[in-house]
Amino acid sequence: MNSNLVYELVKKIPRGQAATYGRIAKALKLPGGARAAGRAMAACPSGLGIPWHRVVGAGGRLLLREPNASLQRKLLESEGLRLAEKRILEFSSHEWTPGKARHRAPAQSRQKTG
DNA sequence: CATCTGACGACCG
DNA sequence: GCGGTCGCCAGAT
Repeated sequence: MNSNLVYELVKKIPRGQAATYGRIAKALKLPGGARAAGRAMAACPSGLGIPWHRVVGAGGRLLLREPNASLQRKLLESEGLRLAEKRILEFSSHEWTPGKARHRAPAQSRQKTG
């Protein structure tokens, strides 16, 4: 069950950051690449505390469609991320990579009281 | 089995 | 920066 690995991985995504489908697929060596990760996310179960909203397309693009599209935006903004109309601003500064996730963020993540 | 579709990514104009 | 297209694989009809 590869999809299960995807859920475990996205759960490791820290708050205020986001990962891409391709990155996840590549990290888990999913066959089919980003598509496989997307397929797994589409079946993303609820109640397991999976921050699915922290998963976006390459370059921080928001690919989801309503109602999730709107929901993801709301959740991401709630985490302090700055969003454009259809993408994450300064994404490369918030782009999280599996394995590189270590004790601190590469850039200033938190901004004061939220 | 054939066909269409999809929470993707990279390339081209 | 935006839209169109091809490549990739799996699921649903």
